[in-house]
Amino acid sequence: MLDFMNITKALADENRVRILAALKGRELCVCQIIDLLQLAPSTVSKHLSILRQARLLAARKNGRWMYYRLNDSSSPAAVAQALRWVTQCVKDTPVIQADRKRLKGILSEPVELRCSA
Amino acid sequence: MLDFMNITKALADENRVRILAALKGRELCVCQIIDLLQLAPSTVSKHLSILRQARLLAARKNGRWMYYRLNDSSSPAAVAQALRWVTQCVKDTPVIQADRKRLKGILSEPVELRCSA
DNA sequence: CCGATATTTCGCCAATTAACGAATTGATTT
DNA sequence: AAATCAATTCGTTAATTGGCGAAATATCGG
Repeated sequence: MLDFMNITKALADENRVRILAALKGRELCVCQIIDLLQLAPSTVSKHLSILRQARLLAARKNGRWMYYRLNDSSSPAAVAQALRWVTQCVKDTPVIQADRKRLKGILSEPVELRCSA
Repeated sequence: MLDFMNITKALADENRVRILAALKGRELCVCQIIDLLQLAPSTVSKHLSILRQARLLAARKNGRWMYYRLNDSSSPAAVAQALRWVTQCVKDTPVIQADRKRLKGILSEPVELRCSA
């Protein structure tokens, strides 16, 4: 039950849901997520750590950059189902559509100014 | 998105999840839920109204009693999926198992002392 | 109508949480 | 080694939330 409540609490914040939606099908670096949400780095980092603690996200470090992704495979069933549910439910909402558009811009910025995978 | 966040916020409380699990497959009266959770009536009523606002529950009034049930059919897809996800995830946790046992006692109390459907 | 009972609404308090900036950690570059 | 940069941790503050009891609402039985 504790594990499950960690998931539901993690999902109970709009910015965290936006992070999950943005990570659907790709990996992002923290600075890109900061750019997307327009929140202080420390705030975004906290959100990411909550999502990670809930096992909704997995992370990988590359140099000074941290890349986060949905914990799609090999995750507990509760997690996999939650991710499917969330991403599917919100994908057509205005907020997430706007994020998708904004992300396009972020991802197409010149590599030399950005963390390159 | 607002609708969706209402659902996730509603799910982000253990007592509310316990209510959903207890309502799986049956209808319950508020007084039975109060008895199950051992919380003040006003507290339980607030939880029920949050779950109802999220459309996770439907209600029916019979005399002075209010009966709540999962909003299984004819509910938005996001709701139906949430209910399946939640009830399935928690059904084997100790908390919910204990609730199931306790509910058996509550439901078998003599009808003359209880709200009878 | 009056008192009793079930539920909800309201106002309050304690606990939790989202946000920030400052300080810290870890890794790269010079 | 020092400076730099990405990310995290920490401490604080404002806002939200869960809990309760008291009062209000609604229904029933006498």
